[in-house]
Amino acid sequence: MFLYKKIADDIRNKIINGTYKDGLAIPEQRVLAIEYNTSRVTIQKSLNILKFEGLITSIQGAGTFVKQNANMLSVLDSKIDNYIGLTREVGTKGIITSEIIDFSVRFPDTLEIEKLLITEETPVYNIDRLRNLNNEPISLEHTIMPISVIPDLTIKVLKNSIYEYITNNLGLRIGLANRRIHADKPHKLDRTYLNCEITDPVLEVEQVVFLDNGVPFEYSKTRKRYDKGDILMVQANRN
Amino acid sequence: MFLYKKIADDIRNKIINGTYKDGLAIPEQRVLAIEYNTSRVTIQKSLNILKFEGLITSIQGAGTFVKQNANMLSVLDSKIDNYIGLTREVGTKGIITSEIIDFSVRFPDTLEIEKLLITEETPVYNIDRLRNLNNEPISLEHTIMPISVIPDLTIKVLKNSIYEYITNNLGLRIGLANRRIHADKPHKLDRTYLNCEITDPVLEVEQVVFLDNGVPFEYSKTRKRYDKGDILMVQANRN
DNA sequence: TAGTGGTCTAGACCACGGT
DNA sequence: CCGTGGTCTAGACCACTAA
Repeated sequence: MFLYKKIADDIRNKIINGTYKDGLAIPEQRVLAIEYNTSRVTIQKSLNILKFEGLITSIQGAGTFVKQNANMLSVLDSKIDNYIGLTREVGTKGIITSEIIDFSVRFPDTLEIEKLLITEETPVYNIDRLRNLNNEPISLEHTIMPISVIPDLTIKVLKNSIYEYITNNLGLRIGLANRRIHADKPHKLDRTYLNCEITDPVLEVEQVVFLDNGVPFEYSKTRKRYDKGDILMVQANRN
Repeated sequence: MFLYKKIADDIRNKIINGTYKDGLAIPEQRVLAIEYNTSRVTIQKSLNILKFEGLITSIQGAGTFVKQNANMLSVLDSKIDNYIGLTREVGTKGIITSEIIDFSVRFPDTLEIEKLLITEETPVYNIDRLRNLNNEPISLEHTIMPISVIPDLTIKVLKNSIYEYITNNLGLRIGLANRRIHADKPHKLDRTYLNCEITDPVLEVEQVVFLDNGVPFEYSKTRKRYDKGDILMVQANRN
Protein backbone atom coordinates (compact mmCIF):
# COMPACT_ATOMS: atom_id res chain seq x y z
CA MET A 1 0.00 0.00 0.00
CA PHE A 2 1.00 3.59 -0.55
CA LEU A 3 2.66 5.76 2.02
CA TYR A 4 0.04 8.52 1.99
CA LYS A 5 -2.74 5.98 2.59
CA LYS A 6 -0.82 4.34 5.41
CA ILE A 7 -0.32 7.72 7.06
CA ALA A 8 -4.01 8.58 6.64
CA ASP A 9 -4.93 5.26 8.24
CA ASP A 10 -2.56 5.91 11.13
CA ILE A 11 -3.87 9.41 11.81
CA ARG A 12 -7.46 8.19 11.50
CA ASN A 13 -6.76 5.57 14.13
CA LYS A 14 -5.25 8.17 16.44
CA ILE A 15 -8.42 10.24 16.05
CA ILE A 16 -10.71 7.31 16.74
CA ASN A 17 -8.76 5.99 19.73
CA GLY A 18 -8.43 9.45 21.24
CA THR A 19 -4.72 10.11 20.78
CA TYR A 20 -5.79 13.22 18.82
CA LYS A 21 -8.74 14.69 20.66
CA ASP A 22 -12.00 16.22 19.40
CA GLY A 23 -11.74 19.93 18.72
CA LEU A 24 -7.99 20.12 19.32
CA ALA A 25 -5.18 20.61 16.82
CA ILE A 26 -3.08 17.75 15.49
CA PRO A 27 0.67 18.33 15.00
CA GLU A 28 1.51 20.76 12.21
CA GLN A 29 2.38 19.44 8.75
CA ARG A 30 6.12 20.02 9.05
CA VAL A 31 6.23 18.03 12.29
CA LEU A 32 4.16 15.20 10.81
CA ALA A 33 6.50 15.08 7.82
CA ILE A 34 9.44 14.51 10.16
CA GLU A 35 7.51 12.02 12.31
CA TYR A 36 6.60 9.88 9.31
CA ASN A 37 9.96 10.53 7.67
CA THR A 38 8.41 11.93 4.50
CA SER A 39 7.74 15.21 2.71
CA ARG A 40 5.07 17.79 3.43
CA VAL A 41 3.27 17.16 0.12
CA THR A 42 2.70 13.53 1.09
CA ILE A 43 1.36 14.59 4.49
CA GLN A 44 -1.02 16.99 2.73
CA LYS A 45 -2.25 14.17 0.52
CA SER A 46 -2.99 12.10 3.64
CA LEU A 47 -4.75 14.98 5.38
CA ASN A 48 -6.90 15.56 2.27
CA ILE A 49 -8.29 12.05 2.62
CA LEU A 50 -9.27 12.73 6.23
CA LYS A 51 -10.77 16.10 5.30
CA PHE A 52 -12.84 14.37 2.69
CA GLU A 53 -14.03 11.86 5.26
CA GLY A 54 -15.07 14.76 7.44
CA LEU A 55 -12.71 13.95 10.29
CA ILE A 56 -10.55 17.09 10.30
CA THR A 57 -10.61 20.72 9.18
CA SER A 58 -7.65 22.90 8.33
CA ILE A 59 -7.69 26.62 8.94
CA GLN A 60 -4.95 28.49 7.17
CA GLY A 61 -2.70 30.26 9.61
CA ALA A 62 -4.12 28.45 12.63
CA GLY A 63 -3.71 24.69 12.24
CA THR A 64 -5.47 21.41 11.53
CA PHE A 65 -8.19 20.40 13.96
CA VAL A 66 -10.08 17.23 14.74
CA LYS A 67 -13.79 17.86 14.29
CA GLN A 68 -16.16 17.49 17.21
CA ASN A 69 -17.80 14.06 17.15
CA ALA A 70 -15.35 12.92 14.51
CA ASN A 71 -15.77 9.22 15.17
CA MET A 72 -19.53 9.58 14.92
CA LEU A 73 -19.24 11.34 11.58
CA SER A 74 -16.94 8.66 10.25
CA VAL A 75 -19.71 6.13 10.80
CA LEU A 76 -22.22 8.27 8.93
CA ASP A 77 -19.92 8.65 5.98
CA SER A 78 -19.80 4.94 5.33
CA LYS A 79 -23.51 5.05 4.59
CA ILE A 80 -22.96 7.28 1.60
CA ASP A 81 -22.89 4.38 -0.83
CA ASN A 82 -26.00 2.97 0.68
CA TYR A 83 -28.05 2.66 -2.42
CA ILE A 84 -25.83 1.06 -5.05
CA GLY A 85 -28.10 -1.83 -5.84
CA LEU A 86 -30.26 -3.57 -3.34
CA THR A 87 -28.03 -6.60 -2.92
CA ARG A 88 -25.11 -4.57 -1.67
CA GLU A 89 -27.36 -2.31 0.41
CA VAL A 90 -28.83 -5.07 2.53
CA GLY A 91 -25.54 -6.84 3.09
CA THR A 92 -25.75 -9.47 5.78
CA LYS A 93 -29.13 -8.53 7.12
CA GLY A 94 -31.01 -11.29 5.27
CA ILE A 95 -31.46 -13.26 2.10
CA ILE A 96 -32.50 -11.49 -1.10
CA THR A 97 -34.50 -13.39 -3.67
CA SER A 98 -35.90 -12.12 -6.95
CA GLU A 99 -39.16 -13.10 -8.56
CA ILE A 100 -39.03 -12.29 -12.26
CA ILE A 101 -42.28 -10.74 -13.43
CA ASP A 102 -41.10 -9.81 -16.91
CA PHE A 103 -37.91 -10.31 -18.88
CA SER A 104 -38.23 -9.23 -22.49
CA VAL A 105 -36.48 -7.38 -25.30
CA ARG A 106 -37.91 -4.47 -27.27
CA PHE A 107 -37.13 -1.04 -28.75
CA PRO A 108 -37.08 1.90 -26.33
CA ASP A 109 -39.79 4.53 -25.93
CA THR A 110 -39.18 8.28 -26.11
CA LEU A 111 -38.33 8.71 -22.42
CA GLU A 112 -35.91 5.78 -22.43
CA ILE A 113 -34.19 7.15 -25.54
CA GLU A 114 -33.67 10.43 -23.75
CA LYS A 115 -32.52 8.99 -20.44
CA LEU A 116 -30.16 6.37 -21.86
CA LEU A 117 -28.90 8.58 -24.71
CA ILE A 118 -29.62 5.92 -27.32
CA THR A 119 -31.47 5.82 -30.64
CA GLU A 120 -34.89 4.33 -31.29
CA GLU A 121 -33.23 1.41 -33.06
CA THR A 122 -31.16 0.41 -30.01
CA PRO A 123 -32.81 -2.65 -28.44
CA VAL A 124 -33.17 -2.75 -24.68
CA TYR A 125 -33.91 -5.28 -21.98
CA ASN A 126 -37.14 -4.74 -20.07
CA ILE A 127 -36.84 -6.28 -16.62
CA ASP A 128 -39.49 -6.31 -13.91
CA ARG A 129 -38.53 -7.95 -10.66
CA LEU A 130 -40.14 -8.35 -7.28
CA ARG A 131 -37.41 -8.33 -4.67
CA ASN A 132 -37.90 -10.27 -1.46
CA LEU A 133 -35.99 -10.01 1.78
CA ASN A 134 -36.36 -13.25 3.77
CA ASN A 135 -39.38 -14.11 1.61
CA GLU A 136 -41.10 -10.80 2.47
CA PRO A 137 -41.72 -8.57 -0.58
CA ILE A 138 -39.87 -5.28 -0.15
CA SER A 139 -39.57 -3.61 -3.54
CA LEU A 140 -40.67 -3.64 -7.15
CA GLU A 141 -37.92 -2.91 -9.68
CA HIS A 142 -38.54 -1.83 -13.25
CA THR A 143 -35.26 -1.73 -15.16
CA ILE A 144 -34.30 -0.79 -18.72
CA MET A 145 -30.80 -1.58 -20.03
CA PRO A 146 -29.39 -1.29 -23.56
CA ILE A 147 -28.38 -4.71 -24.85
CA SER A 148 -25.34 -3.20 -26.54
CA VAL A 149 -23.93 -2.00 -23.20
CA ILE A 150 -24.94 -4.91 -20.96
CA PRO A 151 -25.00 -7.98 -23.22
CA ASP A 152 -25.99 -11.58 -22.53
CA LEU A 153 -28.23 -11.13 -19.50
CA THR A 154 -29.72 -14.39 -18.27
CA ILE A 155 -32.46 -15.43 -15.87
CA LYS A 156 -29.75 -16.70 -13.57
CA VAL A 157 -28.14 -13.26 -13.43
CA LEU A 158 -31.50 -11.60 -12.76
CA LYS A 159 -32.15 -14.02 -9.90
CA ASN A 160 -28.95 -12.86 -8.30
CA SER A 161 -27.38 -9.42 -8.79
CA ILE A 162 -27.12 -7.56 -12.09
CA TYR A 163 -24.50 -5.28 -10.57
CA GLU A 164 -22.29 -8.19 -9.63
CA TYR A 165 -22.55 -9.46 -13.21
CA ILE A 166 -21.59 -6.05 -14.58
CA THR A 167 -18.54 -5.58 -12.39
CA ASN A 168 -17.30 -9.17 -12.10
CA ASN A 169 -18.25 -10.84 -15.39
CA LEU A 170 -18.26 -7.90 -17.79
CA GLY A 171 -15.37 -6.15 -16.03
CA LEU A 172 -17.04 -2.73 -16.17
CA ARG A 173 -16.75 0.00 -13.55
CA ILE A 174 -19.85 1.77 -12.26
CA GLY A 175 -19.77 5.56 -12.02
CA LEU A 176 -22.30 8.27 -11.19
CA ALA A 177 -25.98 7.78 -10.51
CA ASN A 178 -28.55 10.47 -11.10
CA ARG A 179 -31.57 9.99 -8.86
CA ARG A 180 -35.01 11.37 -8.32
CA ILE A 181 -36.84 10.40 -5.17
CA HIS A 182 -40.50 11.02 -4.61
CA ALA A 183 -43.61 9.77 -2.87
CA ASP A 184 -46.49 8.41 -4.87
CA LYS A 185 -49.92 6.88 -4.54
CA PRO A 186 -49.93 3.09 -4.96
CA HIS A 187 -50.47 1.70 -8.46
CA LYS A 188 -52.16 -1.59 -9.33
CA LEU A 189 -48.84 -3.46 -9.42
CA ASP A 190 -47.94 -2.12 -5.97
CA ARG A 191 -51.24 -3.37 -4.61
CA THR A 192 -50.73 -6.79 -6.19
CA TYR A 193 -47.09 -7.42 -5.36
CA LEU A 194 -46.32 -5.19 -2.37
CA ASN A 195 -49.69 -5.72 -0.68
CA CYS A 196 -50.42 -1.99 -0.49
CA GLU A 197 -53.74 -0.62 0.66
CA ILE A 198 -55.08 2.41 -1.23
CA THR A 199 -53.95 4.71 1.57
CA ASP A 200 -50.42 3.24 1.76
CA PRO A 201 -47.92 5.66 0.15
CA VAL A 202 -45.11 4.35 -2.02
CA LEU A 203 -41.52 5.64 -2.11
CA GLU A 204 -40.10 5.62 -5.63
CA VAL A 205 -36.48 6.01 -6.69
CA GLU A 206 -36.03 6.76 -10.37
CA GLN A 207 -32.44 6.63 -11.53
CA VAL A 208 -30.08 6.74 -14.46
CA VAL A 209 -26.79 5.01 -13.70
CA PHE A 210 -23.61 5.60 -15.67
CA LEU A 211 -20.51 3.52 -16.19
CA ASP A 212 -17.18 4.99 -15.15
CA ASN A 213 -16.57 6.08 -18.76
CA GLY A 214 -19.79 8.07 -18.83
CA VAL A 215 -22.02 5.66 -20.77
CA PRO A 216 -25.50 5.30 -19.24
CA PHE A 217 -26.47 1.65 -18.77
CA GLU A 218 -29.55 1.64 -16.54
CA TYR A 219 -32.80 3.53 -16.31
CA SER A 220 -34.89 2.16 -13.49
CA LYS A 221 -37.69 2.80 -11.07
CA THR A 222 -37.76 1.10 -7.70
CA ARG A 223 -40.90 1.26 -5.59
CA LYS A 224 -41.22 0.42 -1.91
CA ARG A 225 -44.03 0.55 0.59
CA TYR A 226 -43.68 3.60 2.82
CA ASP A 227 -43.19 1.41 5.88
CA LYS A 228 -40.65 -0.91 4.24
CA GLY A 229 -37.55 1.18 3.92
CA ASP A 230 -36.14 4.69 3.96
CA ILE A 231 -33.26 6.21 2.10
CA LEU A 232 -30.24 7.28 4.10
CA MET A 233 -27.69 9.68 2.74
CA VAL A 234 -24.86 11.93 3.74
CA GLN A 235 -24.40 15.15 1.84
CA ALA A 236 -20.96 16.60 1.48
CA ASN A 237 -21.08 20.39 1.12
CA ARG A 238 -17.34 20.69 1.44
CA ASN A 239 -15.77 24.06 0.92
CA MET B 1 -7.24 32.86 -8.37
CA PHE B 2 -4.90 29.91 -8.15
CA LEU B 3 -3.08 28.40 -11.08
CA TYR B 4 -4.43 24.87 -10.65
CA LYS B 5 -8.01 26.17 -10.60
CA LYS B 6 -7.43 28.29 -13.67
CA ILE B 7 -6.05 25.28 -15.53
CA ALA B 8 -8.99 23.12 -14.42
CA ASP B 9 -11.37 25.82 -15.70
CA ASP B 10 -9.55 25.97 -19.01
CA ILE B 11 -9.56 22.22 -19.56
CA ARG B 12 -13.21 22.02 -18.51
CA ASN B 13 -14.06 24.64 -21.13
CA LYS B 14 -12.17 22.69 -23.78
CA ILE B 15 -14.21 19.61 -22.89
CA ILE B 16 -17.51 21.48 -23.02
CA ASN B 17 -16.79 23.30 -26.27
CA GLY B 18 -15.51 20.12 -27.92
CA THR B 19 -11.80 20.90 -28.22
CA TYR B 20 -11.26 17.72 -26.21
CA LYS B 21 -13.75 15.19 -27.51
CA ASP B 22 -15.89 12.61 -25.72
CA GLY B 23 -14.17 9.29 -25.23
CA LEU B 24 -10.81 10.48 -26.53
CA ALA B 25 -7.61 11.14 -24.64
CA ILE B 26 -6.48 14.62 -23.63
CA PRO B 27 -2.76 15.47 -23.88
CA GLU B 28 -0.57 13.67 -21.41
CA GLN B 29 0.40 15.35 -18.16
CA ARG B 30 3.96 16.17 -19.18
CA VAL B 31 2.69 17.94 -22.31
CA LEU B 32 0.05 19.86 -20.36
CA ALA B 33 2.71 20.93 -17.88
CA ILE B 34 4.73 22.47 -20.72
CA GLU B 35 1.63 23.99 -22.38
CA TYR B 36 0.60 25.74 -19.16
CA ASN B 37 4.20 26.45 -18.23
CA THR B 38 3.94 24.73 -14.89
CA SER B 39 4.91 21.49 -13.13
CA ARG B 40 3.30 18.10 -13.42
CA VAL B 41 2.08 18.14 -9.81
CA THR B 42 0.03 21.23 -10.50
CA ILE B 43 -1.48 19.63 -13.60
CA GLN B 44 -2.40 16.59 -11.52
CA LYS B 45 -4.15 18.82 -8.99
CA SER B 46 -6.18 20.35 -11.81
CA LEU B 47 -7.06 16.96 -13.31
CA ASN B 48 -8.18 15.75 -9.86
CA ILE B 49 -10.81 18.46 -9.80
CA LEU B 50 -12.16 17.34 -13.16
CA LYS B 51 -12.08 13.69 -12.12
CA PHE B 52 -14.12 14.62 -9.10
CA GLU B 53 -16.61 16.41 -11.29
CA GLY B 54 -16.94 13.26 -13.35
CA LEU B 55 -15.63 14.77 -16.57
CA ILE B 56 -12.51 12.66 -17.08
CA THR B 57 -11.02 9.30 -16.10
CA SER B 58 -7.36 8.41 -15.91
CA ILE B 59 -6.15 4.92 -16.64
CA GLN B 60 -2.61 4.27 -15.53
CA GLY B 61 -0.41 3.35 -18.43
CA ALA B 62 -2.96 4.39 -21.03
CA GLY B 63 -3.87 8.05 -20.61
CA THR B 64 -6.52 10.49 -19.43
CA PHE B 65 -9.85 10.32 -21.24
CA VAL B 66 -12.89 12.55 -21.53
CA LYS B 67 -15.96 10.63 -20.42
CA GLN B 68 -18.82 10.00 -22.80
CA ASN B 69 -21.54 12.60 -22.32
CA ALA B 70 -19.22 14.65 -20.15
CA ASN B 71 -21.02 17.93 -20.65
CA MET B 72 -24.31 16.30 -19.66
CA LEU B 73 -22.78 14.91 -16.50
CA SER B 74 -21.40 18.29 -15.57
CA VAL B 75 -24.94 19.63 -15.50
CA LEU B 76 -26.10 16.82 -13.24
CA ASP B 77 -23.30 17.38 -10.81
CA SER B 78 -24.36 20.91 -10.08
CA LYS B 79 -27.57 19.55 -8.64
CA ILE B 80 -25.71 17.76 -5.89
CA ASP B 81 -26.10 20.63 -3.45
CA ASN B 82 -29.74 20.87 -4.26
CA TYR B 83 -31.06 20.57 -0.81
CA ILE B 84 -29.05 22.95 1.34
CA GLY B 85 -31.95 24.89 2.68
CA LEU B 86 -35.04 25.66 0.69
CA THR B 87 -34.10 29.24 -0.09
CA ARG B 88 -30.99 28.27 -1.97
CA GLU B 89 -32.70 25.30 -3.60
CA VAL B 90 -35.38 27.28 -5.33
CA GLY B 91 -33.09 30.03 -6.47
CA THR B 92 -34.70 32.37 -8.93
CA LYS B 93 -37.72 30.25 -9.67
CA GLY B 94 -40.03 32.28 -7.42
CA ILE B 95 -40.53 34.09 -4.14
CA ILE B 96 -40.25 32.20 -0.88
CA THR B 97 -42.25 33.40 2.12
CA SER B 98 -42.49 31.84 5.55
CA GLU B 99 -45.50 31.69 7.80
CA ILE B 100 -44.40 31.10 11.37
CA ILE B 101 -46.62 28.58 13.11
CA ASP B 102 -44.57 28.23 16.27
CA PHE B 103 -41.42 29.89 17.61
CA SER B 104 -40.67 28.88 21.16
CA VAL B 105 -37.89 27.86 23.54
CA ARG B 106 -37.83 24.70 25.66
CA PHE B 107 -35.66 21.82 26.87
CA PRO B 108 -35.05 18.97 24.38
CA ASP B 109 -36.70 15.56 24.43
CA THR B 110 -34.81 12.27 24.36
CA LEU B 111 -34.60 12.02 20.57
CA GLU B 112 -33.39 15.61 20.20
CA ILE B 113 -30.73 15.04 22.89
CA GLU B 114 -29.46 12.07 20.93
CA LYS B 115 -29.54 13.69 17.49
CA LEU B 116 -27.99 17.02 18.51
CA LEU B 117 -25.52 15.48 20.99
CA ILE B 118 -26.61 17.83 23.79
CA THR B 119 -27.71 17.39 27.40
CA GLU B 120 -31.23 17.64 28.76
CA GLU B 121 -30.37 21.03 30.27
CA THR B 122 -29.40 22.57 26.90
CA PRO B 123 -32.29 24.79 25.78
CA VAL B 124 -33.37 24.62 22.15
CA TYR B 125 -35.44 26.64 19.72
CA ASN B 126 -38.58 24.96 18.45
CA ILE B 127 -39.49 26.38 15.04
CA ASP B 128 -42.46 25.39 12.91
CA ARG B 129 -42.76 27.16 9.58
CA LEU B 130 -45.01 26.86 6.58
CA ARG B 131 -43.00 27.66 3.49
CA ASN B 132 -44.74 29.21 0.50
CA LEU B 133 -43.53 29.52 -3.07
CA ASN B 134 -45.36 32.35 -4.84
CA ASN B 135 -48.03 32.20 -2.10
CA GLU B 136 -48.62 28.47 -2.71
CA PRO B 137 -47.84 26.27 0.33
CA ILE B 138 -45.10 23.80 -0.57
CA SER B 139 -43.60 22.48 2.65
CA LEU B 140 -43.91 22.25 6.41
CA GLU B 141 -40.65 22.59 8.33
CA HIS B 142 -40.17 21.48 11.92
CA THR B 143 -36.76 22.60 13.17
CA ILE B 144 -34.87 22.17 16.46
CA MET B 145 -31.68 24.18 17.10
CA PRO B 146 -29.59 24.51 20.27
CA ILE B 147 -29.60 28.12 21.45
CA SER B 148 -25.97 27.80 22.47
CA VAL B 149 -24.90 27.03 18.90
CA ILE B 150 -27.25 29.33 16.97
CA PRO B 151 -27.93 32.29 19.29
CA ASP B 152 -30.21 35.30 18.91
CA LEU B 153 -32.69 33.99 16.36
CA THR B 154 -35.41 36.50 15.56
CA ILE B 155 -38.75 36.46 13.77
CA LYS B 156 -37.13 38.50 11.03
CA VAL B 157 -34.50 35.81 10.46
CA LEU B 158 -37.15 33.08 10.40
CA LYS B 159 -39.14 35.02 7.80
CA ASN B 160 -36.09 34.95 5.57
CA SER B 161 -33.37 32.31 5.64
CA ILE B 162 -31.87 30.77 8.77
CA TYR B 163 -28.96 29.44 6.70
CA GLU B 164 -28.10 32.89 5.45
CA TYR B 165 -28.08 34.14 9.05
CA ILE B 166 -25.78 31.31 10.12
CA THR B 167 -23.24 31.83 7.36
CA ASN B 168 -23.35 35.62 6.95
CA ASN B 169 -24.18 37.00 10.40
CA LEU B 170 -22.73 34.32 12.68
CA GLY B 171 -19.81 33.60 10.35
CA LEU B 172 -20.15 29.84 10.70
CA ARG B 173 -19.45 27.29 8.00
CA ILE B 174 -21.94 24.51 7.28
CA GLY B 175 -20.62 20.99 6.89
CA LEU B 176 -22.16 17.54 6.46
CA ALA B 177 -25.83 16.71 6.53
CA ASN B 178 -27.16 13.31 7.50
CA ARG B 179 -30.54 12.65 5.93
CA ARG B 180 -33.35 10.14 6.00
CA ILE B 181 -35.97 10.31 3.29
CA HIS B 182 -39.23 8.44 3.41
CA ALA B 183 -42.85 8.49 2.35
CA ASP B 184 -45.58 8.86 4.94
CA LYS B 185 -49.33 9.08 5.31
CA PRO B 186 -50.53 12.66 5.85
CA HIS B 187 -50.82 13.91 9.43
CA LYS B 188 -53.33 16.43 10.74
CA LEU B 189 -50.92 19.33 10.23
CA ASP B 190 -50.30 18.26 6.61
CA ARG B 191 -54.03 18.25 5.97
CA THR B 192 -54.41 21.69 7.52
CA TYR B 193 -51.47 23.51 6.02
CA LEU B 194 -50.57 21.58 2.87
CA ASN B 195 -54.20 20.88 1.92
CA CYS B 196 -53.61 17.13 1.75
CA GLU B 197 -56.41 14.63 1.25
CA ILE B 198 -56.22 11.40 3.24
CA THR B 199 -54.94 9.54 0.18
CA ASP B 200 -52.25 12.13 -0.63
CA PRO B 201 -48.83 10.77 0.38
CA VAL B 202 -46.25 13.04 2.00
CA LEU B 203 -42.48 13.07 1.34
CA GLU B 204 -40.51 13.70 4.53
CA VAL B 205 -36.85 14.62 4.84
CA GLU B 206 -35.46 14.19 8.34
CA GLN B 207 -31.98 15.58 8.80
CA VAL B 208 -29.22 16.40 11.22
CA VAL B 209 -26.93 19.13 9.91
CA PHE B 210 -23.42 19.74 11.21
CA LEU B 211 -21.20 22.78 11.18
CA ASP B 212 -17.83 22.52 9.50
CA ASN B 213 -16.21 21.83 12.88
CA GLY B 214 -18.46 18.85 13.51
CA VAL B 215 -20.97 20.41 15.92
CA PRO B 216 -24.60 19.50 15.07
CA PHE B 217 -26.82 22.57 14.92
CA GLU B 218 -30.08 21.44 13.33
CA TYR B 219 -32.46 18.55 13.67
CA SER B 220 -35.39 19.01 11.35
CA LYS B 221 -38.22 17.35 9.49
CA THR B 222 -39.50 18.82 6.24
CA ARG B 223 -42.74 17.52 4.79
CA LYS B 224 -44.05 18.06 1.26
CA ARG B 225 -47.08 16.87 -0.63
CA TYR B 226 -46.16 14.03 -3.00
CA ASP B 227 -47.04 16.16 -6.03
CA LYS B 228 -45.20 19.28 -4.83
CA GLY B 229 -41.57 18.39 -5.16
CA ASP B 230 -39.07 15.58 -5.58
CA ILE B 231 -35.54 15.24 -4.38
CA LEU B 232 -32.80 15.18 -6.97
CA MET B 233 -29.36 13.86 -6.21
CA VAL B 234 -26.19 12.69 -7.83
CA GLN B 235 -24.30 9.91 -6.17
CA ALA B 236 -20.57 9.71 -6.53
CA ASN B 237 -19.32 6.12 -6.25
CA ARG B 238 -15.82 7.12 -7.30
CA ASN B 239 -13.13 4.48 -7.15
C1' DT C 1 5.77 39.09 14.02
C1' DA C 2 5.90 34.19 14.38
C1' DG C 3 3.56 30.09 13.22
C1' DT C 4 0.71 27.55 10.26
C1' DG C 5 -1.64 25.82 6.00
C1' DG C 6 -1.88 26.50 0.74
C1' DT C 7 0.42 26.59 -3.57
C1' DC C 8 4.08 25.48 -6.63
C1' DT C 9 8.57 23.72 -8.66
C1' DA C 10 11.75 20.47 -11.07
C1' DG C 11 12.96 16.85 -10.79
C1' DA C 12 12.98 11.10 -9.57
C1' DC C 13 11.25 6.47 -9.52
C1' DC C 14 7.50 3.08 -9.80
C1' DA C 15 3.18 0.72 -11.77
C1' DC C 16 0.61 -0.34 -15.46
C1' DG C 17 -1.12 -0.74 -20.48
C1' DG C 18 -0.27 -1.71 -24.98
C1' DT C 19 2.97 -2.89 -28.80
C1' DC D 1 9.85 -2.28 -24.66
C1' DC D 2 7.90 2.56 -24.57
C1' DG D 3 4.53 5.78 -23.05
C1' DT D 4 1.51 7.03 -19.61
C1' DG D 5 -0.38 8.04 -14.92
C1' DG D 6 0.72 7.55 -9.73
C1' DT D 7 3.69 8.45 -5.97
C1' DC D 8 7.19 11.01 -3.64
C1' DT D 9 11.01 14.41 -2.49
C1' DA D 10 13.16 18.68 -0.61
C1' DG D 11 12.85 22.49 -0.94
C1' DA D 12 10.53 27.80 -1.91
C1' DC D 13 7.24 31.42 -1.43
C1' DC D 14 2.66 33.20 -0.28
C1' DA D 15 -1.76 33.84 2.63
C1' DC D 16 -3.77 33.81 6.69
C1' DT D 17 -4.38 33.67 12.06
C1' DA D 18 -3.31 35.00 16.40
C1' DA D 19 -0.62 37.14 19.91
